[in-house]
Amino acid sequence: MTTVYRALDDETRRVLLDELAAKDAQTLFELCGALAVRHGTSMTRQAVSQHLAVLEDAGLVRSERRGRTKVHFFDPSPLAEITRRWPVPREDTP
Amino acid sequence: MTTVYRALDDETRRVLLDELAAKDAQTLFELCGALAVRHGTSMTRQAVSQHLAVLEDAGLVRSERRGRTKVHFFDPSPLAEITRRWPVPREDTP
DNA sequence: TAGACAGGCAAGCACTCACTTGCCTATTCT
DNA sequence: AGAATAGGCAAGTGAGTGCTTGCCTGTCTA
Repeated sequence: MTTVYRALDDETRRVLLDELAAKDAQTLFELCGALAVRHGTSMTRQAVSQHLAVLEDAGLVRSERRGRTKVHFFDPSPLAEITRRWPVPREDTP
Repeated sequence: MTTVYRALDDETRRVLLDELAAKDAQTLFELCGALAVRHGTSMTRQAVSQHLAVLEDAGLVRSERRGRTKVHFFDPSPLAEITRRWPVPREDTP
């Protein structure tokens, strides 16, 4: 079982979460394109697939097969463990 | 510069944060003892020192020399970046 | 049905990380 | 001053991680 902390310890995975948080239900190829176009990250399809597998194992991403594609969803609920373990002080919002 | 995410990706470092969150201003030897006694973690003093250095580099721990000792403080403010980047849904608190 | 399309499996490589070992510096106490 | 205490620096090692390459499975379309 992969922990949330380990899943977050990679910039590519964090960007993947950003992408899914901005637009849900994206496929592997769509996410590859988003990484290449919007973040200049040139990476193999398999690399992105492995990153998604880590995120899914940590519970941060859920997936669903649709025909020959596979759509991904961002699930932020595991992040609650972090704030529960170390309550973050409220930032001054001026 | 070490990121907060990498600093959190280690159980020993997370336990160190727990210890400092429970009791501030602890020295290296005190933290070594706490790890050994309360968590069964048998580890070299240098290992703990390196973990504290990572936490300090990430801004999660601040330190202060006092004579020949060095006391450590927990600073949770860098954790705010996580919740700012991915707002966590409020958990149901029954 | 043949081919294109979306994705998965597995081995291999380079690099990083956690931890240890050995030695050194600075401060306190007798 | 000399010994003990608290900590730091640096090199070395073993395991884990990110990424690639090559091949295979399942699904839609011409």
